[in-house]
Amino acid sequence: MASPEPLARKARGRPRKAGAEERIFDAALEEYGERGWAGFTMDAVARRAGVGKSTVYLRWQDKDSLLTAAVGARSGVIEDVDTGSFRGDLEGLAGNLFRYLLDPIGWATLRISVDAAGAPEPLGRFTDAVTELHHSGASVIFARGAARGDLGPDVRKDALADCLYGAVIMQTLGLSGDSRRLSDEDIAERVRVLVDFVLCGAG
Amino acid sequence: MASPEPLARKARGRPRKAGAEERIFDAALEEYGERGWAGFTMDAVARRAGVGKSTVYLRWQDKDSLLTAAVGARSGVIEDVDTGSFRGDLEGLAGNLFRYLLDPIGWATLRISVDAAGAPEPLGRFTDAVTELHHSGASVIFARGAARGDLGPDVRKDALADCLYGAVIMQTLGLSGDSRRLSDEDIAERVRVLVDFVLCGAG
Amino acid sequence: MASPEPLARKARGRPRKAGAEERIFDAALEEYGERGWAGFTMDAVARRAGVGKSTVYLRWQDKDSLLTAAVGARSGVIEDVDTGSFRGDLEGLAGNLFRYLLDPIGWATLRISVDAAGAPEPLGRFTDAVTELHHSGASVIFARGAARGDLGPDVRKDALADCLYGAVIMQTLGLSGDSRRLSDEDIAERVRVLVDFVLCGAG
Amino acid sequence: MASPEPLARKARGRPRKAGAEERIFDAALEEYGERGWAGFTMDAVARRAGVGKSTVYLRWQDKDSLLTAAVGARSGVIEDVDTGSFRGDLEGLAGNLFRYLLDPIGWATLRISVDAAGAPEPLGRFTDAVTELHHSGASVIFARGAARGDLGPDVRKDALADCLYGAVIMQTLGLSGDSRRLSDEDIAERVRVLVDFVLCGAG
DNA sequence: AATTAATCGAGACGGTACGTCGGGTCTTATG
DNA sequence: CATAAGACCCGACGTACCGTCTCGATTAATT
Repeated sequence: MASPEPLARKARGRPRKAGAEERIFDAALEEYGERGWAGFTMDAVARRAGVGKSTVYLRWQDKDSLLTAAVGARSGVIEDVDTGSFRGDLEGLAGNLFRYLLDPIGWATLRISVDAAGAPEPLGRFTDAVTELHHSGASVIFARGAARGDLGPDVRKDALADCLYGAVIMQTLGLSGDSRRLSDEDIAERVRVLVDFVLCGAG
Repeated sequence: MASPEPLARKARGRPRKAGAEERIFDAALEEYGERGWAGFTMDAVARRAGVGKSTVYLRWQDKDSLLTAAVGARSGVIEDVDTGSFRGDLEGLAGNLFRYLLDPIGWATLRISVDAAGAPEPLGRFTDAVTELHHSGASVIFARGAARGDLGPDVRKDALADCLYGAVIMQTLGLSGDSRRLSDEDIAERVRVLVDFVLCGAG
Repeated sequence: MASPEPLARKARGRPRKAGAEERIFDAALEEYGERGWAGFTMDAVARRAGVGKSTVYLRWQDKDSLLTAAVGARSGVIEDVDTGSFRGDLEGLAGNLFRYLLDPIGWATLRISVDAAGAPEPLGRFTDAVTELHHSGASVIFARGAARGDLGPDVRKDALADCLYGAVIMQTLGLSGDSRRLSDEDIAERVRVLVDFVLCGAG
Repeated sequence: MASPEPLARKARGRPRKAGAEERIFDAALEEYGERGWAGFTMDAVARRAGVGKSTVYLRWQDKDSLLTAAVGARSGVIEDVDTGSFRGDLEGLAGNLFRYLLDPIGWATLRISVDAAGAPEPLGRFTDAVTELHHSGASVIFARGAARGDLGPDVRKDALADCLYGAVIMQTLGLSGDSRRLSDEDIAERVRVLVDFVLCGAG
């Protein structure tokens, strides 16, 4: 999500082990995927990463921080595709968002955002980061659409983005367990209906 | 959400303490509100409710169940209002949803749904219950709209509901900490834009 | 060493498990005997006693306290025997002290006393308890000796006790590992020489 | 205790830092004095000595070795004084032993011996070293006494030494905390009684 | 002068134990 | 019977220390 790696290295002691960060992230996300938050254990993460617990705690202060960082580091971007038409672009984006949210890591990102938004003190700037993540995909498409003339100047872009993203969230929220394994055709169908709707409205 | 209290109580022994259920719910939600999920403990709930742990476990089998029940019992319903027009009804509903999600308990409902949807084994039937909760409000409005003739027969009602609810979620997701204190005017303005959009679309 | 068990039991909750204290002491002393202080682990003690760690920590605040208590509870008394003569009594007492100190638990008592005497803040009243333990055996013998007329009135009893006990400590201090397995004859011989000396002196 | 410094140093690399050994010993004994064995930490010793941990581990293989070496290096010798009479020599020796054991470092020597004697595998040859230390002082006095004719040929020298040393240990064992600050007069008085006793016995 | 080799400080490493805390169960005495 | 109190077993938490290791920087003796 961001490059935490600073520039210069002046460190005096033994340098931090090279691949540790990556291996710990992998281990954390595997554990999280297999056991969920309740069964997510620092000991297990350290063991699976082949690393001492102190190595983990040297980098992240607690369980929350580690999972947040892991999810932040690994959660993909919702990529936009240039299909040549505004409608096509929207369908592509919504489809990618669907796939993103049906993946445990992507869903975890949402879960953490929801936690963060409700928490007394903001959990890092996680919410902002996720918001940014969501809007960056859409804005590219809007720019392209405007350039092509597919998109009227008075369209409420924010509303469109909120509706499209939100509707996908609503639909994935209604799926749990095995029903979350949607085929590409299912996704395409759902996306088509949604994009239809946001383009035409209920009028 | 549902009537948890069973039917008759012919019990032979000491009757269940009168206000216990309520006091435990209150305690649970206060604890949850103050400390979040991570700091939410059964011990603290029992202590705050002035109740033994066994009394709690006699009624709910575990932490999840208690929190789910508490949230279910206390989370208001997203009420619909009959304003006389379909557009007015939608604005009323969306406004209520806004207020619901900006309240800690309402937000907790969402948080739990998100957890439940992603969990390996479904967390009770919480997901279904929430889905039901969301759709019941909308369906009343649709029925009224259809009766009034405000609503064409070929409108994708599900898409409309998903977009409207989803967009509200997206917007509240972008608010954290103090920015979650929205005035009624703010809400009304956001709602107006949203309803405008879902009624007309981007076409 | 002392009866820690209070008088009445008014306790309201679940009563403390019956044999736990005993089993924990046994486990602690076995672990201590097998692995020494360095290898003495609370986890291992709890496991060996078939008890949760919290059960241990509910009773003793830390490792030191547990070992101290265990040693205090189990370390036998240096018994005195009535042989009919003052010399015989002294030999019996010194022999028992020898056996006591050659036993791992008895030696641990000494080890802890030494720690306690040197510690910044006194380790409980362990030092006093041990002092008391040592003097009680001797005083009985002195009383008996005086009654029999074996013991002149101007004898420095404290000096005698210190010399006898101290000499036995010095001798066991010089033994380590396998050489600590002394036969009864060895002990008797050493004791005879010692008692001879304290009765006659170097004059 | 012994000269740890080897003979010639032709070493090719960077020579060992000059005062390091001394500063580490000081730091070790201060830490040990302040916190006792339980709170005695290699990290703290290194920090206090202003030295890297590797510098410590380059010289001693582990915590035991360091403390043993430090105590061995710093613990004074129980010096004997030639007072002209056997009795006077004994009193001088016992007084010095008293002072030695009331000093934290001297007492640590005893503590380590006690640990060593009870340990499964002997802690270095510490026990032997201490035994040697104790007997060397006495043997000089005995030799002098024999030369002067103060000392009969049939006296059990070992018993005498064991009693004298042992009695002093017993007395210091009974003192903890502030009561360990004995004035020279107190010591002289105690010593007089003890020497009286070992010279005349209880007969 | 360049090379070599030992040591230094700092501090991260994999482990392991600490003492704490919470979950969910169980056992008592008291309603 | 239900309750409150609270001890039970279990296992994870986050911390601290052990003894090892890997750095870059010194510091001589040897080339």
